[in-house]
Amino acid sequence: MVARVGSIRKAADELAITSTALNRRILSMEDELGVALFERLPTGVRLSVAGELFIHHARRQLADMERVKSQLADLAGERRGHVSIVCGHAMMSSFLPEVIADYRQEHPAVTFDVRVSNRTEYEAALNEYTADLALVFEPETFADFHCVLEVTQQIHLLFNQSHPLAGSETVRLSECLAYPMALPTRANGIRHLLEIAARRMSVDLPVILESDSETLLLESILRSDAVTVQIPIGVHKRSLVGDVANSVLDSRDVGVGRLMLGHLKGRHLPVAAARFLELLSARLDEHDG
Amino acid sequence: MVARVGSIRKAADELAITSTALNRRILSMEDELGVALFERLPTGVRLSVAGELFIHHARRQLADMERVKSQLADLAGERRGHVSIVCGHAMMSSFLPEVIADYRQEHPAVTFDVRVSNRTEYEAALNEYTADLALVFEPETFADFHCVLEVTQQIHLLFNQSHPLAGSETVRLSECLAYPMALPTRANGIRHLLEIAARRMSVDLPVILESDSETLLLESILRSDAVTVQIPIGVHKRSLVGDVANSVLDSRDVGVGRLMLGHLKGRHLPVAAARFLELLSARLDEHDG
DNA sequence: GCGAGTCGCTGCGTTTTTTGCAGCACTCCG
DNA sequence: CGGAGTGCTGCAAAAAACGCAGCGACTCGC
Repeated sequence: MVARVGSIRKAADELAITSTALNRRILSMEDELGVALFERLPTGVRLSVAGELFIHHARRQLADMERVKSQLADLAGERRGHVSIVCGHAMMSSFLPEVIADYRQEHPAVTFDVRVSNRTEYEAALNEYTADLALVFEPETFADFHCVLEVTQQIHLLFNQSHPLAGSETVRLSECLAYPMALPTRANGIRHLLEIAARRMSVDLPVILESDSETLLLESILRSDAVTVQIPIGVHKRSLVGDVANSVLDSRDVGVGRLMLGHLKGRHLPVAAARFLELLSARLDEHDG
Repeated sequence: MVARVGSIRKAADELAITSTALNRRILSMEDELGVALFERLPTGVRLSVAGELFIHHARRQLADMERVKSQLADLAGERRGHVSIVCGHAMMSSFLPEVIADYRQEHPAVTFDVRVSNRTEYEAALNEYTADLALVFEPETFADFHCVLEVTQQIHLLFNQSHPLAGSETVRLSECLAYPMALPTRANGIRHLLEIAARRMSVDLPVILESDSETLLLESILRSDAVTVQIPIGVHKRSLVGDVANSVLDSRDVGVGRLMLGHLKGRHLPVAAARFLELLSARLDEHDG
């Protein structure tokens, strides 16, 4: 916490203890290790080289401890455990909630932590052991990422049911440029593919609304003639019979994207996470294409 | 400690605390993990399956902590650290003391822990993380052993300078069967090779003295016409100009043995141990043949 | 068969450790 | 130059760990 917020006092507030206690614990740690874990700046503290080394070790220790606890619980037949996942917005609408609900029906004692992230930042969560699994669309880099399953997803265009485009199964990119676009931010993988396509066609996307909230984008297209984009796995099943219509963007214009499921390279997953990964992988496999 | 001695009270004595404190700490651990780490027997306690799992994890954590401490000390330029080695008797006479002395001249703050073990038990020390490095002659098994360097050693025969065999450079095994033998125990690698040779020749070794003390064996041959065995690396340099003479046992009778240097498979060594391993490896390489 | 000796475990007073409060010296910023 | 921020340090209070005595259960030897 100190390393994150860069100040002992602020970190102490976060942790709901006094700065005295926290400061003393840091000092005693440094005394025991014989090295300064933090550099003291006038404005606060910053991790030293030794601190970086140590915090990585500490995070690994903690993750290992969780894994062993998980194994012990498994041994005791309690089927307890905790799974933390980082993934894009698209998985939140129906895919992930359903899989989690199904998994929890079999293992009610397993708890979940689901964090939204984008194609750039997901890897940090894995590296810091704050997430066991990652499910990301078109990840920017995957140096430390071990991919378990990769499915392809063609981008869909979403609009309200009274929209001029409604009814057409496939839409060319040039067609939808006539309508205002409500798009996710550039850190989003879908947006990324769209930008590439636009650059290749030397056109500008008529973005009138940019947000990292899927809900906002969806609600916006219901109230205007704007269009937004989504991958099939993120198209809510209810929306197909509800107020939102969708068409496939022609693959000649926009390339197919990869949705990747995996975890930190070399990571030994807790039992619960490993089991959930199996289920997730099986379910995801049905969504290919 | 409790796992080792099989009793909380005895372990508490060893650790110089009361059984109350130790018992409470075990109970709180079990409470936190939600699993019984020990099975309660009428005569004491024994590790449960969960306990086995946990103690392995704990030992690994401790070893990892040592490694990180070592890295931090290295970072601070102190060149501190600790190296623990397990090896056979033969290395104690001159080889290991010399290498350690040389190493400590460069890194005076590094401490050493050298344990004598045999070809059977050395692996347990590595597995329990009580030893970083192992230097063993003809190890019985090496399932979890990662060998860094292997040198061959022909077995030598040792006797006093007025012995009838004195002067001959090479001795056939049949020749020395005429003299009483003072040999190390069967757990010793040299003895092992000798037993194999004897079995192949269908002869019995005339063992009049068996001991795991090299000193006793050496002192015994000085006082009688008995002979003992040793590998070159274990022949003390001073003994060549002193009271002990030696000849090579003919390689047609007794096969050449392998002296192996290495550590636990998959183990990440502390800085000090890794550095010492380099030196050890270089020095050992000079003793091949 | 029956004490003697072990074992693990628990209530209670004591000791050790940790925490919190107030205050110091210092740096940055307007 | 003052106000707000930082990390750090005596001193008292709260919390955790510890040690003593004792309980019930069990094994072993006479």
